[in-house]
Amino acid sequence: MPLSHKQMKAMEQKREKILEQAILLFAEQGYESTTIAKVAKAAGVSFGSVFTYFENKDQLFYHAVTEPLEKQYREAMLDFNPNAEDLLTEIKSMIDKHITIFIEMRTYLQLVVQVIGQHTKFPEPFKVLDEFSLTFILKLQKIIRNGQKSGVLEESDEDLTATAYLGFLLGIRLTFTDYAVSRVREKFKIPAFQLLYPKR
Amino acid sequence: MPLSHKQMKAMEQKREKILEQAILLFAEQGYESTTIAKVAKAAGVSFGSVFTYFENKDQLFYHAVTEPLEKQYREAMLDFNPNAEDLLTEIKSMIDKHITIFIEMRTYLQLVVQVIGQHTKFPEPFKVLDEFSLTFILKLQKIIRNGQKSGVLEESDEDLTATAYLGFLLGIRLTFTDYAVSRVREKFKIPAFQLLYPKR
Amino acid sequence: MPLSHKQMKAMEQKREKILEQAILLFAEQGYESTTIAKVAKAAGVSFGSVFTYFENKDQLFYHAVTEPLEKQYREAMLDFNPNAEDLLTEIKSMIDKHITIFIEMRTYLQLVVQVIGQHTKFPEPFKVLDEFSLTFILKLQKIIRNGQKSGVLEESDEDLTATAYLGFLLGIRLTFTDYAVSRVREKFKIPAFQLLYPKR
Amino acid sequence: MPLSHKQMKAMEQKREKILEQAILLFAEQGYESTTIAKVAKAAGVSFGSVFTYFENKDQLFYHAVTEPLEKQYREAMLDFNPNAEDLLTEIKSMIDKHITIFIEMRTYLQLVVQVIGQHTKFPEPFKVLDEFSLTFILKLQKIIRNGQKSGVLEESDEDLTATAYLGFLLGIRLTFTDYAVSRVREKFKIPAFQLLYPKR
DNA sequence: AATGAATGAGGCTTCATTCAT
DNA sequence: GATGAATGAAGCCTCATTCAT
Repeated sequence: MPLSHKQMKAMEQKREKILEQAILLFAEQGYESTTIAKVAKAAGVSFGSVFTYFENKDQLFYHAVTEPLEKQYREAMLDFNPNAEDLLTEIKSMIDKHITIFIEMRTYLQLVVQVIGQHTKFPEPFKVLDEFSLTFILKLQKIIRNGQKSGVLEESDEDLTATAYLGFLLGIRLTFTDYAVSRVREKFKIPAFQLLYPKR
Repeated sequence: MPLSHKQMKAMEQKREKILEQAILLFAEQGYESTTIAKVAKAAGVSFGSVFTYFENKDQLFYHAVTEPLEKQYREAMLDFNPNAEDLLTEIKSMIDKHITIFIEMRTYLQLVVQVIGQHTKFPEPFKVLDEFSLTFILKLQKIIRNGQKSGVLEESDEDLTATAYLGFLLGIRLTFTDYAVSRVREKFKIPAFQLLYPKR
Repeated sequence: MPLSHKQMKAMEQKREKILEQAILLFAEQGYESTTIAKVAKAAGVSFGSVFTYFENKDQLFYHAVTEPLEKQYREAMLDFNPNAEDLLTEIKSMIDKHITIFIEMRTYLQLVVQVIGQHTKFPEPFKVLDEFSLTFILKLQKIIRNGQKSGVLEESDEDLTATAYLGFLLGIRLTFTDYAVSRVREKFKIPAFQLLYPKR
Repeated sequence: MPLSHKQMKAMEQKREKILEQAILLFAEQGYESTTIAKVAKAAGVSFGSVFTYFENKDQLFYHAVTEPLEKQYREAMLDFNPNAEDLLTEIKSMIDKHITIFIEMRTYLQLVVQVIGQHTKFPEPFKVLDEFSLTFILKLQKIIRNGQKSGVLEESDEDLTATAYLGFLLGIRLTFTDYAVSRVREKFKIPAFQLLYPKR
């Protein structure tokens, strides 16, 4: 007898709840200090249930890293058009989005930083992040090049500039405590823009 | 019987060896995955000796985070003069140093990133890093302000600019794998300089 | 509503399939390493169904041990006539049957060996085997005694001889790997016969 | 500082105590049902200490199976001379020893039976037992052949006869409960001898 | 000071059994 | 009757810390 629609829905929600709490705990306490028991408790789920939805702790971590990227951030981060008519507006709008996303991603970014910082320990999740970063940078390069051609940006090495831009986005997460970040969120658009060598 | 000078020296070296390997392992494998046994083995020292020189694992980590800062990086990072005559040259030289230091700090930075990323887990080491970051940014602000006054830099919010500059330094560590970083080390001076709004 | 004949049949077959795979797995992997999930999968049956047909794992094991005995081996092992006219032929035919059965019982014997070897762990199944062994030995004693009386066998302690004969049957299962056993199956009739002290 | 002789001795004894209890428990309760905690308790040792002396449960089992063989049984089982002057006496003395050993080995044999019965689960220990069995059978064949040449034994296939003899030794362990075995120990020499086809 | 054995708490994982659908 | 999700007890193993030598 297959599961009813209702049951499927309930399971989906349970899985979501577990993953959500796992992301939170992994981000705040790190991989090792986050125990399955803590995740289960935080998600209001029995200990064994975590293993119903995720093969083991490694897999839980993997999904905690990759699912938010695939379900939310990938699309949002790549939501800009390198061939837009009005490139200046497009670039400014892009920066606006990126800063907003990175501010919102606070918790998730702590996870990302762990994976990148210790990529030998987390090869599988790292691979996914690394591939996304390549995709992101390539698209960034395109809009930068087009911006330069259309006279909106000064000349610069587009590979370097794109990389610097991404590095900056990741880096600001590490300079401030949570409170401060939100206080200055608006302001960070300015240096981000500056990094792209705008024409004055 | 007091220890001879020779003995003191030998102990000093033993402690140094342990700390060195601890930094390496903490950086690469993280706090939890680094066991005392691994550190002892890597340092070529007996298991029990680690506890002779460091009270416990927490303390070992604390010293792994703080001693390199105090003994090497603090001075080097702050080695620039906000009141120099030729501010353009001073700023360029400062950027040169900072980039060089950050490239060399590779391993240590992985430690820093861990502490900042999970500062609730590591409150003591974080406090030290946070205080240094404040000191650093304050001195940065000063040179930026003076640069602006002397017409070397365009006008900008110096707090924001200094923070962006530090964020950028931290961030580039996260964008590249080790190989790539050293390949492009020279280039990163350019966007770092750009972040300070140089006058053209 | 009573179940139709067809349904009854289907259930009977399902039970049979489960038991069959359980015997195989218990024999090869032992009691603890055989999980209900493995049995269900091997039998092509849902996890829960195993519990529909067998109260719990203990019961499943019990039936795995006892049903083959009752349904196949008991009758075959006891299929000889201590009062036959031609006792020499009867004994030789009996040995032939026993060797053949023990070769065929390969898998099942692994189960038996487990139960006997750790009878404190499996008291219920052991009891059944023990009782059968008594029955078997008593009937063996009878044919041996009659063989001696009719001058076909030399004199010997019939209790000891019967026990030695059974021990031999069980033991040869343990001396050879599976391949070798089948290779020499014919030959084992000879020492088995010798154990009964044939008159020359 | 190396360990003192006294300490070494104490450790040796501790290891022995653990192994001794492990053999007992593995034999009686089987591999899975024997927990490290039980072994530790039975040996009067802390849980963690078991892991000081044995890498893991698998290794503990391996040593439980192989060490008694190497330290006691191998030599005793092979202690007969195929080239003795008086072969009849040598063979009878050999049988006497073998039966005595097998009676004494009671507990250990339960272990052996487990390993042979489920050799796919215990490949490493099985290999050791299998190799010993080959050595044993080869030496047995030699004494049987010499017995036949010197007219002490009737002609027979010496490979088959040697195998049957070993099978018998293993098998009698499975026919009786512990009490009964010791009661009839003397008697079992008779069928064992009979299996070698003595000349009358 | 140096060594490494002893300890046991705590984490991951497995799995028999229950039970709602 | 059939299914498989839910549960938590129990096992193996790791490892920080203690301490005797």
